[in-house]
Amino acid sequence: MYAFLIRHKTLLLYGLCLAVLLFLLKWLEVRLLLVDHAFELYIGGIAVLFTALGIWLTRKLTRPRVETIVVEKEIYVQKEQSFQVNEQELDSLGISKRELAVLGLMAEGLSNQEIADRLFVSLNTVKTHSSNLFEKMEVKRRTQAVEKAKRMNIIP
Amino acid sequence: MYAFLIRHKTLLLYGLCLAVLLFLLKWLEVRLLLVDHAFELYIGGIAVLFTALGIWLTRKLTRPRVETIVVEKEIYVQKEQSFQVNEQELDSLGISKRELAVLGLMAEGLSNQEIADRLFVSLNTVKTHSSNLFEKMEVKRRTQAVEKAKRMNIIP
DNA sequence: ACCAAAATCACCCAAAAGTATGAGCCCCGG
DNA sequence: CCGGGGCTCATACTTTTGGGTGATTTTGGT
Repeated sequence: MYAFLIRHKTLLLYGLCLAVLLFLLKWLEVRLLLVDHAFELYIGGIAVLFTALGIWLTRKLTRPRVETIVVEKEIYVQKEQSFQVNEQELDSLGISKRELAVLGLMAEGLSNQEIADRLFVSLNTVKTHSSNLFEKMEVKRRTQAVEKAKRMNIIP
Repeated sequence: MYAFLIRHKTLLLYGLCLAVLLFLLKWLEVRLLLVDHAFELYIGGIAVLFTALGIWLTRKLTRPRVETIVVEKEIYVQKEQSFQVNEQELDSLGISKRELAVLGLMAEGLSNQEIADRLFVSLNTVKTHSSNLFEKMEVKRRTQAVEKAKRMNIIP
């Protein structure tokens, strides 16, 4: 009910104005019929009044055109340096967990003995894993393994 | 004169319409005064007519109101990551041209002999450069040298 | 329970990497 | 001219890496 009133506010206002004007017409109609030459003035006044009313009504009813302008703003961001293991390559090469661990430490520059100490296994174990790793990666030496692994995103 | 007519075209048109309507008023005035209850219809018609005229005139005379809304759209652009040698570190370590060349090939996974072949020098020469390089970089083995060099942006 | 894969370990041996020492040549600056 | 730095090369030796072979244990799936 209230929303209806708000929504059609202008129309109601027009209706009210019209009612008032019509009342004036009625009232002036009776009085001016008794006076000579007043008729033309009466009619002229009506014409002007209702023209003004039409103008006013139009201004109220018409909506402003909305024009949206999109401005693109480029923001430069630093490339995120976060490493993500290429699981696909890992799987396809068939590298085991332990082999990958050895590879990672190799890339850090540790010697075989240092890797063994780090992983709590013997030097022989590290050599075995290395050997198996090189075979799977089809490389001949650790520097090749590391270079290839980085290229393939297996290690960071 | 012609420009004046163009410019005030709408106004002139309104004036013409007004003249026509007033003539109609005059003419209808004579005829409708002789008929009972026709007076109200006459006046009502005038009201409606001039309201319409006002509306029409407004549409012609006034510019349409335009509301401009500016929307900023953010676009994220990644920065190009191209390798650049860290000359400062290079200088401070005192690594020679040849030593750097050996380091680069080392990082590519080449053996000493392969590096020698690539640079057209003997295996002994490569060993000498390596030895000097490790001393300057304070590392014990090639994997360490490569890891450190990449970290320091000496090699890509 | 059985089986295959992964992990661990040992031993032997060759190849590669790394160290130490020494030398010659060239270029450049004092 | 001399000295220092860089480049090249050799030799001898040591250490580390990597390949081969074999074995045992552990783990996970059927």
